[in-house]
Amino acid sequence: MNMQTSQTRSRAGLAAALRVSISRLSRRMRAEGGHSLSATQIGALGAVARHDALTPGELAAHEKVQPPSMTRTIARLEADGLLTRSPHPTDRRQVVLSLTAAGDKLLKEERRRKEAWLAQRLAELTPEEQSILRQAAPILERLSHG
Amino acid sequence: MNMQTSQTRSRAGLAAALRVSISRLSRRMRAEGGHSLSATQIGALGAVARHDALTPGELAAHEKVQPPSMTRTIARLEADGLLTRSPHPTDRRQVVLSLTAAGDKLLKEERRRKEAWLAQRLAELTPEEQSILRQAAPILERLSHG
DNA sequence: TATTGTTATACTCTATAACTATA
DNA sequence: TATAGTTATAGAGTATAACAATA
Repeated sequence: MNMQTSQTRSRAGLAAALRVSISRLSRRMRAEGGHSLSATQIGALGAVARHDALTPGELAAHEKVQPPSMTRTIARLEADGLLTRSPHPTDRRQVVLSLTAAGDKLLKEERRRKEAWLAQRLAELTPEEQSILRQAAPILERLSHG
Repeated sequence: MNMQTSQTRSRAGLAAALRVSISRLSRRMRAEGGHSLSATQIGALGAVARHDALTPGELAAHEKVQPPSMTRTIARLEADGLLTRSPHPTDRRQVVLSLTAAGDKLLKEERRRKEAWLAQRLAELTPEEQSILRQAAPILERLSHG
């Protein structure tokens, strides 16, 4: 068997193993986040946090939902005091969204819980295993971006 | 600074980095799966595939939904010809679920797409990076299980 | 009586189509 | 006319409560 075939087979096996672990870890972390908001709401709030001063249309495009769906999500988050709608400086059709202090705090708490859960699991690994994951982390980061 | 403090800080940083990459990879893989079924339907079908001859109650418990919700999901999957409901051998109250050939094929196709996407990303890494991920894979597997 | 599964009903999230205000 | 956002309405997925069949 030639080298290319061997590499390809190995890579498919690696992909299969990583797919299962990544999916399961993601599911478990989601379960640890605390359930004050739905995944939809957390997603929208997180996008506003990352790109401040988004319009509803931009947010809908970013979250890959239609504008009317985002209208409802925004209405709920605004009613809960987690984000604010303010007039666009130059275009009176548009609206600008920003996080409130409460929204910011809630997002940070959500992240904190997930990371605390993961950190606890990491603490149960040997130093060698932790070292391997430290090497792997930037690679996974690149993999997730590209 | 003592060693313990350094390790702890390092671990929190590692947890933060892994949380972001894992969440993003999971989201991207999900988007690659092909959208013939919803996440709910894929989840239920996958559980039946992993533990054949499940009852609706067991499946609902496994997927962490209430029995009436699973009744609807099962009805849809049965109507689509992806699983079958047959009488329980000894308890006439119960029902036994099994995958059809079409359900099995659909699940395998879904997995194949996600893994093909991931394998393609892996192919863009250097051999050294791939080697690190091969070492990391069993650790992530354990992390996701515990 | 207790358990398994289903039906009835309501709430959330999603969509498409139609509408309002503004450019 | 075109664009940004909202309102109207409908379909899928979830839940709780009530029910039927069986143990």
